[in-house]
Amino acid sequence: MLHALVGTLGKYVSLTQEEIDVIASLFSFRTFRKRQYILQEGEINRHETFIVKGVTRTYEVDEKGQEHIVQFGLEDWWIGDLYSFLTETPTKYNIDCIEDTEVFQITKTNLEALYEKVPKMERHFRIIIQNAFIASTNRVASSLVKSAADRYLDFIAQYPQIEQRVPNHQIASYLGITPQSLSRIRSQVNKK
Amino acid sequence: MLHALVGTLGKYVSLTQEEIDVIASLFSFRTFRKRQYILQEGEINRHETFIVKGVTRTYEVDEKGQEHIVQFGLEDWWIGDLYSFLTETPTKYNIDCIEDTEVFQITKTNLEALYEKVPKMERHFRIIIQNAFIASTNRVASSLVKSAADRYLDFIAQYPQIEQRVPNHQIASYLGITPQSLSRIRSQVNKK
DNA sequence: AAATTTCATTAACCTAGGTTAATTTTCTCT
DNA sequence: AGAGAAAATTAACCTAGGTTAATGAAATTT
Repeated sequence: MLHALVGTLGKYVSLTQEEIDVIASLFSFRTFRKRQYILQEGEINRHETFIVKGVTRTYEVDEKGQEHIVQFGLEDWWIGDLYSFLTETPTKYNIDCIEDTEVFQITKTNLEALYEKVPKMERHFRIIIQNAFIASTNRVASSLVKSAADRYLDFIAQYPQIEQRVPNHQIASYLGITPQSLSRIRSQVNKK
Repeated sequence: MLHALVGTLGKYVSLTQEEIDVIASLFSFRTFRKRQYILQEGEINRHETFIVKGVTRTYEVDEKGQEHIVQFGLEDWWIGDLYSFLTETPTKYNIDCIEDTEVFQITKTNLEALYEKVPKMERHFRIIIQNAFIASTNRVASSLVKSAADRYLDFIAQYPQIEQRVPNHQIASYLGITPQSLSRIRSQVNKK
């Protein structure tokens, strides 16, 4: 379990045994059941969460009660509402598990301690966030430029693992369309 | 000029005079005219750019030749295609100036040198990117959840300075709608 | 200041994707 | 294995926003 975390934390910077011990002391391990919430709207997101095993979804509920998936989470990904975590204000997102999920979590205090004790983690997290920002920028650009059908094809090309493990109506939600529209798009794609 | 840069670089971390001198030695100052490109599609983005004065737009051109604005840039903001900058691959974006614009720029080599010589800059840029990522996540969420009219109202509430300085058809492009639709939305908003 | 280009607005018509509803297929739980 | 719930599909109809086109108002350029 721990080696999945350490392997990823050591991806952009190399770590000594002492540093690994510090890391082990500052994170906690948790398991969640399928359907279980990791975070609910209105709570303050007290942990950033690293997925060891499982699949999660982060979604917003609009005034009509409809769910809109903002992000999926898979093995080795970080999830959590960074804004709520950093500002200690209530989140507007919900995060729950699509499969049984195992995670490591770190609090804000412990993350700050980690930056103090292992300064190179500052670099690690800068790079993690940089990559997340680039992915998010690309998603904005593609929502401006591309049709729903193209976004669907891009999605299955980019995240084939997710397509296998997540029901279609949740992929539709991620793409910003209805399940009916996705079904229509899929049947048109299959014709060709 | 330099104090605008240093003021911002010192926003999240405090700086000594030596550190300020290092910063001054690693950045270069440039001016661009209105309409002038800072970056063009196909180039490698060799600099991250800090705006001292002026307004910029970052946009993608689709296969039909239509422009889609991904980001505006204003005083004290960082612009540039981070992906192209970091991976040294050709960018798909164009950046040009909506007004005459003054900037500080830093190359990848010099940014790495800055991280070596002033390690606390690693923290500064982590926070900058963190904020940009949060803004981008919110933009994804609002494009999934909100109507064009609501996105327009959010935009003018959040960036009143941009609304003053940027023509409407470019705001329409940023919102992902046509100038005609924006005009229709604006006339409906004014009725109420 | 005249000419030209760029921008904003309005209107008629069109289309991608939404809505509602019914049917079938696939999960999930006992 | 069988009942009930959740998910996927299809079809008829609807709507937000796109497209095309025309007109006038502002900016720029000469």
